[in-house]
Amino acid sequence: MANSSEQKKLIIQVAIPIPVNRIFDYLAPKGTTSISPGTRVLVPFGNAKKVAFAVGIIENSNIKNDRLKPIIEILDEYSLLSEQDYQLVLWAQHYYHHPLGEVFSAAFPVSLRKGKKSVVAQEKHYKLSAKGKCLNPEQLKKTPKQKQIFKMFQQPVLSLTSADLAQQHKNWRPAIKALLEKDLLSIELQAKASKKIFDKTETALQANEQQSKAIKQLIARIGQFSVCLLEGVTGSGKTEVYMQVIQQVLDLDLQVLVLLPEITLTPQLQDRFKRRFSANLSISHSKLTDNQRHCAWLEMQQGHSSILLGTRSALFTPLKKPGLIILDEEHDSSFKQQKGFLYSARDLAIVKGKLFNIPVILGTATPSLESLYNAHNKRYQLIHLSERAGTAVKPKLLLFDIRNKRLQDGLSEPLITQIKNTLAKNEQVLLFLNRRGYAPVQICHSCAWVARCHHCDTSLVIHYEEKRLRCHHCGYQQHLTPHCPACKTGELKALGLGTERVEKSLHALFPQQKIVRLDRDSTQRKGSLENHLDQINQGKVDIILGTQMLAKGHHFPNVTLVAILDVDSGLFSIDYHATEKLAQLIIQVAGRAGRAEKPGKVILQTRQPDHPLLNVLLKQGYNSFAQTALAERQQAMLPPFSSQALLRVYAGNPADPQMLLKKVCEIIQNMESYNTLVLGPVSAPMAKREGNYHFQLLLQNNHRKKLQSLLGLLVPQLYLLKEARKVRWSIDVDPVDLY
DNA sequence: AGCACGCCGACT
DNA sequence: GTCGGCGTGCTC
Repeated sequence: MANSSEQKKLIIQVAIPIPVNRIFDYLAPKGTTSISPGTRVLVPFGNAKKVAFAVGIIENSNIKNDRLKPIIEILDEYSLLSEQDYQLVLWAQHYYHHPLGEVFSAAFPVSLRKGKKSVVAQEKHYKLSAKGKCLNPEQLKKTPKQKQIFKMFQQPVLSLTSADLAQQHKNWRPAIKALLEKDLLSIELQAKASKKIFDKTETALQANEQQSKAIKQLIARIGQFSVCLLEGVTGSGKTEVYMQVIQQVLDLDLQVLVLLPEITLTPQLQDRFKRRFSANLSISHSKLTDNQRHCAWLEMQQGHSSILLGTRSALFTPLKKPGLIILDEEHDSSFKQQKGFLYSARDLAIVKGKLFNIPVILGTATPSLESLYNAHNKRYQLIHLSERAGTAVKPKLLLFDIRNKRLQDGLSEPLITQIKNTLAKNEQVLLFLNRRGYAPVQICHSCAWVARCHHCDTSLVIHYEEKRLRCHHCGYQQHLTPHCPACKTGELKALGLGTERVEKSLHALFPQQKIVRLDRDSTQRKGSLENHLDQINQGKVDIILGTQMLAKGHHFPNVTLVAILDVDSGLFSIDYHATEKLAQLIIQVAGRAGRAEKPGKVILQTRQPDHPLLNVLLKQGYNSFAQTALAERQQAMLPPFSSQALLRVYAGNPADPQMLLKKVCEIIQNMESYNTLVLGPVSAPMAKREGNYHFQLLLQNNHRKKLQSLLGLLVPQLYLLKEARKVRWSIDVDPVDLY
């Protein structure tokens, strides 16, 4: 224990948001005796100032005294993160092997990363009662219980090296746990919750029998950690189930975190929540301003708001009174961050639930194979909602064999007939093609020259509307030329199919009908997508054509025919996730049809009508498909039966990534590898991208912990390799796509 | 990630 | 002769 009269100089260890796997020591300001973990501090770093995060306090540093710089300012009176929030950050750093400072960064909104003070800004953009509008420093004070917890952190920890950090946090944990157990929170919650169920079943429920059963089961879990996989077919009223459970949690004066994939965060859902709950609602997603996200974060952290509706990054938002986490559309791959700190918000939501001892609900119509596997292993409880609410009926799925069939720009005769019939009934048609532009390839009819991107291993896509050739990977574009640049005489032809081409063809086939194309190109202008969606829902549109941006979240009540023009691309991929994603897409898309009491039809055009997975999906449904796919994964010992990590490397010179990966292979061979399979090095499926050459090494182990042990030894070494200095590299734990 | 230091090509 | 190219290495 430090003697305060000694005036011993203390050193604060901080994590700085830079891609370096190290912790830096700084002199604590005079009079500092303690600091709570996660506290933001402003430090001089090189010749810049950086906002860093305190992770420890020690008496002696390994760094020579004259090289230690003093902290400029301690930005937070107390850490804005609770002990559990802090544990979540540490857990994520440890599991994803990403630099700690950058993991901290992900946990804070941009404003706070930049050093802004933690006061809710005046400007408000959504409903909030007067009490939460503006805070003075008095209101920042903590509750007595929180003070007690923070006091505990604030004991200075002596002779702590960065390597000892994890141990330090382990030591805190039992103390925190004991404190939490001392109050009878859980028991109280249980009692209140069961009383509520009783009250609710007395009162008339709109919910059907299945929904009420699910609601009861979920409410019974309030107050302790558990994971429920709520498998509800589209239209089964999942949202109603969520809302009733949320209401119970709010009645207990606890907060709810609702995570959604980016695309589902439509104003409609916000409105539904706002209308339903009198409690304050905060919203956080990437289309909001930094200040809006800053407010949302602090409203939850300070307990002025009770519900947070947000996307992936909202996962880290501290909750003052955590009660429940709901993650909707859990199968959606947008919960996995694809650049920088590669975390899965779905997996971290479960860790968060465990740390806070609160229930987690994973909802979806098409569970991911991992979640289904966990449900089978009884790690998650499976709750089924198989009935469609109301009188809506299930859509029919049909395969159209297009082998040797004449296609008019991707449309087979039988499909055109179906479209005509649907339009004749005054109902809407929805067509999917997951490729924008007019055609993916421009080829010379006489010399077979193909327009290729100079920076990427891909052909340029024809965009006739813009009179341009464009690369969809690096953004390179050039004007269309009338003649072949290679032979100077040849006529240039469009090869393959894009949405622009299909749209043109549809206009020719159905000149009287209103056709709307929705893809990234046609919805560039702000609000354009919303405009189109409004038009569709007002019945002003007959045929909707789009990429898979339409597959999620949008409800088209008058659509009774859905067609996926080309399902085959999903069946040929070398990535084993592709069939799972395709099956989910098909079922999700089917959910767009047949609402509002009109039977829907889903047509899949394929050249592989005998594909076993496709047939199981169509004849026996998603669950049978998932069982079959899981059996295949087990045979091959692929995830979720094993664990993977992908080391991606790229550089302008292809020799550099190859050299690094060769070195990494050597290192693994010479260390305890715990029987880890090393697959590669191989060039990435598209080796050249934006002028860089991509290579990768896949590591696989049947035991997650063993793979983690290997990574724990390997990743720190990667930072030190001279071969790593010439390249960009990243480690992707549980990769969702192998590109 | 920034940013400075450091040795080799075309220019006021 | 110098301005500046980005290779290399460091930041407490």
